[in-house]
Amino acid sequence: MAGEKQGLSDFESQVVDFFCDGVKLLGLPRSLGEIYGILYISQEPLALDDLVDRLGISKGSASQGLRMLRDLGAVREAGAATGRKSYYEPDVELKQLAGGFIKEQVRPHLASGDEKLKNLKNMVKEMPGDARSDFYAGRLSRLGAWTKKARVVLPLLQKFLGR
Amino acid sequence: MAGEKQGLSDFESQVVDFFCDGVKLLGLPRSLGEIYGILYISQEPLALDDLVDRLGISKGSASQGLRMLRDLGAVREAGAATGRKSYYEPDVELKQLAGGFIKEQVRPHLASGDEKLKNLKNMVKEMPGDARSDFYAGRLSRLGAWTKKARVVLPLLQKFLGR
DNA sequence: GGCTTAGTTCATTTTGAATTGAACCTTGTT
DNA sequence: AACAAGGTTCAATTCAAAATGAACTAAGCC
Repeated sequence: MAGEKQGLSDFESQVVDFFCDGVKLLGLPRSLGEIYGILYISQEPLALDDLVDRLGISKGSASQGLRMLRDLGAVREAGAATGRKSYYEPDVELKQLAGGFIKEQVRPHLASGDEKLKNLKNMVKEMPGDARSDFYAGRLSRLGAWTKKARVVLPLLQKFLGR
Repeated sequence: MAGEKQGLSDFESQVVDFFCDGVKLLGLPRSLGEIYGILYISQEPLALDDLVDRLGISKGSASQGLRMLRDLGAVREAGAATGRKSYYEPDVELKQLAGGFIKEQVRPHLASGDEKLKNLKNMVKEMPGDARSDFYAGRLSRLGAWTKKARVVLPLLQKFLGR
């Protein structure tokens, strides 16, 4: 009988479930939702061991998930260290969460997309200038407009979420 | 030697690749990126068989992918039917694409999230009214604010993308 | 120094989503 | 009606992403 959310009340496990859905929508691993969820609904910061015990996940998973959440800025070390053990608490500001996600997940994709697009445009320049290459050029320039729009919208979005 | 993008020029397969990255970011299956990509860069509409031949994917995959893209409003049947075979072309308006994605993928998630949240709030109402339940109520009401913001932002986003 | 506890890393395993392919409809053609 | 071509469905398979867990490093403590 492998442990699965043994340490969670019905209420808590439903909260965790809520966040699991949320991270799935964002394309992030389930464990991030579990970890953030349990931190979100805890009155006190939790240590890595607590996550392992209460969620029934492996130490490796907890460590990696916690790291990812810190990178995203969704979780931070809490207060003064009591001994050498670290305790973690969630950042509950939507603005920060969205900002971290955009910075870590969205922008890198956008950047590599731009790179590829630049490449494609160069390939078209090398082609003989006929109807076909004109068509290609048109489609690529439309793609460029898309990514440009994304660039403009993201800061606006962040600003809006901060209100 | 199983066929893989046999029918694609270097240029075309890089375009397809671009869209594969794109759909990955949105958490959609790779095949959608392949299919949309090849349609996007084709001067003429393509039939299901063309997708199978050029992308080297199975008929089943092509059929399912095409269906999903139609549901998303990213692809439509082109012109008058020549015989009984259908040909498909991409919708290239960012506004439409984003709208379809939001309607089909985002809103359902939001709706089920609201359902769950309502449930959780009821659970808290049943609890004895102490400091703990107050804490829970606070956290849940913050979640409510998040989803409300999402609700407000999505239409704004669509409007912006349509400009 | 030797011991213990906290945390990380990474090769292997698991699991869940995507793809396949064969059977099955449907519609048109002779 | 028999056949063919286009398309769909779904059980079985494949594959990539995530979780595991054992080995490892780092940091106190005696």
